[in-house]
Amino acid sequence: MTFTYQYARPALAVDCVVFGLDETDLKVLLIQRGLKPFAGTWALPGGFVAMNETVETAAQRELEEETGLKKLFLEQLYTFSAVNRDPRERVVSVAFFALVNIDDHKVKAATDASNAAWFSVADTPSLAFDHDKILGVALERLKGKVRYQPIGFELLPTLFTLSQLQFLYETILEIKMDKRNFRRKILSMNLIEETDQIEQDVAHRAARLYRFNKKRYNTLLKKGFNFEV
Amino acid sequence: MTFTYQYARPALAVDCVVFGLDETDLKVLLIQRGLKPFAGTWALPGGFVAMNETVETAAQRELEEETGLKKLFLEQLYTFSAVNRDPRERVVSVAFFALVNIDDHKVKAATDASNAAWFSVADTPSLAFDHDKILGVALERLKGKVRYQPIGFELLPTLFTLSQLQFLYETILEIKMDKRNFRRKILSMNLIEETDQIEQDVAHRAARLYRFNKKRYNTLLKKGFNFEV
DNA sequence: ACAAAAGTGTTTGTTGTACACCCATGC
DNA sequence: GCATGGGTGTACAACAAACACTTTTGT
Repeated sequence: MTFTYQYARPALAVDCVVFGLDETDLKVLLIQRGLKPFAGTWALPGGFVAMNETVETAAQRELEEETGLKKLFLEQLYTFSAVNRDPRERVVSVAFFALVNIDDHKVKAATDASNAAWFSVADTPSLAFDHDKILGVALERLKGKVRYQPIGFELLPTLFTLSQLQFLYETILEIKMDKRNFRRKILSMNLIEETDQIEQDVAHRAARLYRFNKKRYNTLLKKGFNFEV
Repeated sequence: MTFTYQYARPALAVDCVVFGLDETDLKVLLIQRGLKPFAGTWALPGGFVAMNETVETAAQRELEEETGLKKLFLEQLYTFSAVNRDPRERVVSVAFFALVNIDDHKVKAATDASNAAWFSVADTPSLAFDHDKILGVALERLKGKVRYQPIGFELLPTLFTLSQLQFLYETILEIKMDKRNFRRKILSMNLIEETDQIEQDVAHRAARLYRFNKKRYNTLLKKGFNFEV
């Protein structure tokens, strides 16, 4: 079966930049291409948009198919439409960026047989198509956004310590922050709430665990509150 | 001539939200549709993307064709892909938002024979397709962005008074600002420079004219400067 | 001389920044 | 008992907010 149109149409695809954070740095999820073009090269997960789905749905579906990731924070990033970005034919791609808690979404390591792996963003291989560029735009967006919207929590487990949260900002923004000032500021927003639990299995004093209060954030938003770290 | 593909493809279009500012309020540029569907209804200027152009190029081309506007500040906004957003067939549209100095770009008034006109954003008619939604997203983006990036100047003539600049922020953000504080803050950034010219033909004391120094802005950016009004 | 908008400083409160030590726990 | 990170307060500087009158110009 084929489809015929009066005017030429670009193919429409989606690509996803999935960020995760581990104990050492910011990671991005890549897949190794099995098919031409760029067979064997690492690339962003993605694929073509079907006729009965939005680009958002397509992005979610592709991510799940290629990496098993489900129900994650996914946001439209930018649409890339350079005429020759795909050597086969004209493909316009809507890029998304996603944040996940890396522990909840372990994929197989780069060294095994699988073709999906987390790479440190500071140390990614050269990617297929214009994916290096897409990754660059995503990183910029993440840096710009994490400071003014409480999206960083998507990278952490439900319960987290204040040190983990500070590490998150220090890693993404590539700056050092003062521990006391950071705590004072973040707690004064009343967006994260103390739990009665503490860290387990650490070789030093266990830190208190906190949780992000999304309900409260929505309430404050309506009153004109501005998140800022 | 026709074009045949192995898989179905959505058509790809662009739509532009063009903002202008006059003495009274924020305006948006609309065109009245001549063809079905929605013949006679007001809509955002836009059209289909050709195979040899990026979506950015297409947006610029369509704007020039439909409204005569050239060389303006144009930025990708969002890609709209709801399955039924166009009643004819599946069309995915990449929306742009643009800022122009309305005096340099007079289009014919809504009342005459022409089919392009400026409407107050506070008082737009119901638009074709999902264009009401696109306009809403564009407004949000404008409000969010104008405060942290010096894009407001695109809405003003090259030479402007501080009162005009203040009026711009007050109008877009829908807030009142203190004249003395506003002046102090904006001048302390060293981004706008005094000229030796003053307003002409006003029935009161003429205000000094200023100009935005883009070069200086780029220099400051590199040093890690943050614009904020 | 009056109407209209331009232009100008000071005070007070709020927020950000810099900085160092004791505490609790596991080994 | 020591190594490791957890947790805490204060002083000073910078910035934001509130506020009213004089000046200039055209009619």
